Order: sequence, then structure tokens, then C-alpha cells
Amino acid sequence: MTETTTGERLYKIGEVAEDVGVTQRTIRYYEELGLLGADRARLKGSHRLFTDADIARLRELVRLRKLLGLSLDELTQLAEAAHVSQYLRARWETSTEDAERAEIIEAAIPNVERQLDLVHARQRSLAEFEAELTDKLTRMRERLAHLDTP
Amino acid sequence: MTETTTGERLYKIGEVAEDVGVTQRTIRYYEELGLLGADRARLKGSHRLFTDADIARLRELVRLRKLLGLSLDELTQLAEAAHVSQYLRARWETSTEDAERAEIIEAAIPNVERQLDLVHARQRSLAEFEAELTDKLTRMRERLAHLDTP
DNA sequence: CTGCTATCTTACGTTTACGTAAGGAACAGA
DNA sequence: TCTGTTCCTTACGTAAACGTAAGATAGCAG
Repeated sequence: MTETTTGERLYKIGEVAEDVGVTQRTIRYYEELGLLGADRARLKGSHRLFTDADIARLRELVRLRKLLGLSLDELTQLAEAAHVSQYLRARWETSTEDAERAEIIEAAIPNVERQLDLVHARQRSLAEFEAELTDKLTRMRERLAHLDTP
Repeated sequence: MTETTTGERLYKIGEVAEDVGVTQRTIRYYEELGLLGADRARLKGSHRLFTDADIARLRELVRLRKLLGLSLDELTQLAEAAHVSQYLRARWETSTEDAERAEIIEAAIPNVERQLDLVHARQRSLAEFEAELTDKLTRMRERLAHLDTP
């Protein structure tokens, strides 16, 4: 069984793909674009290994794409900030100073906030659209009721 | 000035594109797919003319695409029902019988309801995502507060 | 009628986001 | 060590949704 030195479970691309619901090709493509840490430790030509954090990240990407309709290019923009936090996250384990840990968290927060902003914006648009549709429906039903038919 | 027999204003493709915020190519493409009434009265090889209803329809299509991420193919599915209501709408003007008018409205309602369903489904997914992001943010801030730094 | 501008059709080009096939290593189990 | 999976890289293929260019027409202004 494959494990890290810290005893963390590692997954191969087949498991990950199955689990997240994307193809292996998609995962490789995302990695190629730098959306996943290409810095994943593995020998060139050997099997990729993913941590739970990697899987969570992948899920996040898929969601941002499906729900918000972001392009992979736009995800790359968002990812740059995320990469930093990914990098910082690696330092987290070895970091013992509170000051450094605080710095790490502080750097990661804006990324999440940005995503929330995008979600909220989309929610507003949807609410607007919903209101219009509801109105339309109400008016149609009213007109229907005013007609002289059983 | 170009008008219909009922005095309704008609628009050329340039105006429509500018107005709605899409290219002329997009409009022609949508028409080609049957998303807009290809039954628009015009001589082959002559200029297309659009009514306000056409413009509203186009706006609706664009929104369904951007907000819900529907493919043009999926829009075509939705459109079939809409075509019927489009067709019925034409008969509306000339229809005087309450019974017929009621029939027309009743046929158009399910189409709007279907769109509302799609909007609601998307809203639920977004709310879920929002909750997760908010949680994440809260936890990060809490951890930050518990660290021994000013 | 003339000229100018907006549209028309036709048709090939482009980008995004993967799909898919080929040939060859890497792993895991017996 | 053998062997059947699983994964690797490389590279060409593809579907969707338009972009773009060319040459011809239509419609309006004077």
C-alpha cells in the first residue's frame, strides 16, 4: 500500500477519476495547464499519485466550471493565487511558528473570498431571472383566470 | 420607416446584435439551428427583420446559455415547446374566442415552468457551494484568531 | 439613376476542452 | 520472475460555437 511518510493515503489517477467523475484525460489536461500542482512528486514516466487535498482541489475546479461556467483559462487566473496557498500549505506541516502559520492562512483567505464573490454574483443574476420568470408565469395565469372558460 | 401592417416596429440584424450584445453571426447561427423562428417572413437573400418579440426571445436564449450553461442543443429541446407557443402567439392576434385564447396560454405555461425548474435546480447547487465556501472561510478565520499573534 | 452602406450567402478557419489510438513502461499479485 | 492491469507519453482527431473573409445584393439617401 502506497503511503507518504506521514501515513497519508495516496491515490492513482484511475481512482481519482472514478471518484470525482471526470476522465483521466481531463485530469492530465488540467495538470498540463497547471491547474493542479504540477509539482506533484513523481518520477517522469511513472504513475501520478494524488493526495486527498489534490482530490479536493480537483472537485473545486470542476464545480467552478460547471456551476459558474468559468473557462479553464479563468480558472488558471484563480489558480495562481491558489498555487501560492498550495505552496504555503506544503510549508504548513513543517511550520511551527504561529506567526508563519498566520501568514499562511492570511494568504489563503482572499482566494476563497474571491470564489464566494463569484458565487454571489451568479446568485444575484439567477434571482433576477427567476423573478422575471415568476412574474411572467403569474401574469399568464391571471389572464387565463380572466377568460370566460371553465 | 419599416413597419408591419399592425404598426409594429421592425429591426435589422445590426440593431438587434448591438442591442442584445451578441454578434450578427451568432444571430444567424441561432436562426440556422432553428432557435429563432426561421419562419420569419422575408424573401430569401433579403434582409432579416426582427420584431420586439424576436428580440425578447433572443435575450432569453442568451441568458439560458450564460446563466445555466445550457448548450445550444439543449436550448433546441426547450425551444421546441417554445416554437409551439411562438406559433400560437401568432394566432393570438386573430383569435377572438376565449376558449382558443385559453388553449394558447395553457400551452405556453409549461415552457416557462420548465425554465423555472432549471433555475431553481441551479440555485440549489449554488447555495450548497456557497455554504461550503462560507464554512471554509469561517474555519480559516477561527484558526487565525486562535493563533498567538496580534 | 447613382453611390454608399448594411446584409446576404458560402465556406473555410479557429478556439476550447477534451477523446482516442498506439506503443511502451510501471505496478501488483501469484 | 512472470504476467495481467494500469498508467505513461505522444500525437492526431473532434464537436461545439462561433470568427472571418470574399463576392454578390439590397435598401436607402440624394
